[in-house]
Amino acid sequence: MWLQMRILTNSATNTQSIGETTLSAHTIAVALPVPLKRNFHYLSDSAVSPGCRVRVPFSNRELIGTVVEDNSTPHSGELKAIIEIIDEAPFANQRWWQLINFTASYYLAPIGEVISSALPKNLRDGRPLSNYRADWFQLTDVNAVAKGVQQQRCLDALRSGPMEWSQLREAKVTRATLKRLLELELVAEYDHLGAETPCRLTQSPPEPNAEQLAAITAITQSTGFSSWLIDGITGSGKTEVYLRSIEHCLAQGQQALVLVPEIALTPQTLERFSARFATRIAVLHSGLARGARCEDWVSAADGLARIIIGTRSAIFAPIPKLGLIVVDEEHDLSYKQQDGFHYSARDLAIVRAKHAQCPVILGSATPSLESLANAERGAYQRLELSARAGGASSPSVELVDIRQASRDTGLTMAALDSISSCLARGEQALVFINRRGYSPALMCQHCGWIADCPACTRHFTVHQRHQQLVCHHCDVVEPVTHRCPQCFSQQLDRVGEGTERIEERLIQLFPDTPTIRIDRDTTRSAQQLAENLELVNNGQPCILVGTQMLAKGHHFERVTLVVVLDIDSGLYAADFRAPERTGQLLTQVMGRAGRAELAGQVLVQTSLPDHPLLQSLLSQPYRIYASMLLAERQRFGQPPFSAAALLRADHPHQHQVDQCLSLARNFCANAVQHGVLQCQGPMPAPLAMRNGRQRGQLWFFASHRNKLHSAMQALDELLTNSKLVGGLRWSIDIDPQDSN
DNA sequence: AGCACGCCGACT
DNA sequence: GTCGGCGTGCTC
Ligand SMILES: [Zn+2]
Ligand SMILES: [Zn+2]
Repeated sequence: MWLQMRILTNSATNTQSIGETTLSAHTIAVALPVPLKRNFHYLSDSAVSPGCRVRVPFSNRELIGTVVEDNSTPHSGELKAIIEIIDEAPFANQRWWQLINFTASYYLAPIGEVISSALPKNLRDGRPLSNYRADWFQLTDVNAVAKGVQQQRCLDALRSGPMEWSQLREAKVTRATLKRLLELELVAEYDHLGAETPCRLTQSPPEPNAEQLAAITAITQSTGFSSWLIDGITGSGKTEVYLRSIEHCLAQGQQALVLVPEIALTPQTLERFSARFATRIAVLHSGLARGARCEDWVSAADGLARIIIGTRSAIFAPIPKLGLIVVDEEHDLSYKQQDGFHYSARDLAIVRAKHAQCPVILGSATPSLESLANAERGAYQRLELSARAGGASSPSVELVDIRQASRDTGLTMAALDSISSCLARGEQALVFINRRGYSPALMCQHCGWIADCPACTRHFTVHQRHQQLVCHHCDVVEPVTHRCPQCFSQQLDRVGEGTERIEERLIQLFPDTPTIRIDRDTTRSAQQLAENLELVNNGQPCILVGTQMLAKGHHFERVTLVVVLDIDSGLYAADFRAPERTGQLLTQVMGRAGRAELAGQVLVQTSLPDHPLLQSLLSQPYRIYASMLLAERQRFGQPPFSAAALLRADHPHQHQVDQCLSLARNFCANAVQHGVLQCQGPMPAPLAMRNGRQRGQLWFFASHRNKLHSAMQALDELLTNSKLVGGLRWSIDIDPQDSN
């Protein structure tokens, strides 16, 4: 009976005519880009290998899916037939699938979603890979003679070996000529896949110092999987270690993957690699044009690109001959995806290197506590680079107590004096304030009313230039009010300082010196950042004002003074990672001062000069500070001494949030009682309301990762299957980096 | 996630 | 009388 049904439904959903012998014989399981953690089964006339994309009907629309299983047995019901097979062969190898499956399971994400975030947009939309492959051509007969000058030029060009179209065009060959030669069969298409892209050094590398040499030797002489933590202060030459390790990797005929923070993928960064290696380098970055991005992605997948440089999502690029992974500035938060499924590209880099049996290098001047702990317990091998390049000494650091000093727009006399003398010496100064906009509040002089964001619990920030009140936590923007809505007074004060105001005041105080502001408002892309920094790189005296954007690994050769205006907010620890983040930020900012041969000076303005964190951070190297923080984490059983997960929920009504989190809390009650799991919460998120939605969270800790994982798997299942109220959003973040 | 179906207010 | 609001429910 059941069998009969199946056959009937098969022929019903099949477009094939009666009498034809080959019915849709193949049942395949397909992963689809929908937030459903199961595969969908379809019928296909011809065999399709797992790993190929297919176009399928899915509840009256069409989706692009990826075959994950052939010859699978469906559970029940009617099966639809696929519309089209897109890939003749799988676009990635088994190792890549291992990574995708691991990611889906570890971060509790549907496989289809993981694949989606791995593919560039156009490939997600079902465009064939061939669109993004260059056509190559070769001679059919080396002794071939052509008729005209045009044709002969083409044949001569090809005599040195196969070429792609762009090269022929450079050799002044026209499309028409090539077409004619193809028709005459004097030239044929050449299958360049499988050919190895040549690669050579274009510059003679600088001699590494003793520490660098030791690091390079250790990494290049290792075999199989190994992980390295390069802990090197700013300017200690981590890059040279990367470059030498890449050189070794390329010499073995393999490909190297380099991950960099979002803001660091600039032409200058790329220059460092292209200046050393003459080979095909793929760049994977969201800022790139879609077509170009696909070309690079495909060239990585084809094994043609020898170096792949990209941001977070580049960790998912197929790289068949992967021989090395570098994660630069490994502590950077942009490696952790904040929306969708919460993966960490840095953590996945370790997993991927393990699969590929190759080395992985994590580099940072301020390594994350996770990585330091891993090094401590021997999982990573630690390489320290302590020498400051050019032999420059560490900067002098001075605390300025703002309670004792008068200030002009947030700047103490000490700061202004230091800036003056810095500029007088012909050097550059950097003013760091981690708050963009003009002022963080707009307040009525008479009644004390403050302009608050209607959609959350924070004040509006004044943006002077655009005459707007902007909420930095929601999407709310309003025009600046000039009258208090409470008492109708027109005396409204802009209280406090942001980058825009500091910039304005510095221009007034130092009219003859250019002041450059670097924050999200002036600098939206890495490209723009590079443009804005052009002037700084010229070396003429100037003042840089900016947010943490300035702290991220940029080289300012002539900055000798760093003034830090608002470190205090980072000292009021809201979550257990705050001291780590503050320490990293301050260390990175201080590292901007005094590179090369110029001595540096750092001035930190604070109202908490005796704060223990500040004291220990400024009196000793970051690594000592970090080990103190680690000891504290250990004492409290916090990560990395336990595994953590965070359940977030939000809804317009608090009650619904509470209900969801309580459900989760009760579900785990048993495990908590048995000591398998620890819960903290439910509690409001640090920003308890955002965009008009109430936000709550529930923390989970476990001493064993696999215990946490199975608990979260079960919780995920529970919440997925619970009929939760509409509009309730929830997510489980494994290894959360940020409680917001 | 989409995109349906499905029942109640203000429009031709 | 219809157009459309978004509340539940399903997708091989
Ligand atoms: Zn007022
Ligand atoms: Zn807001």
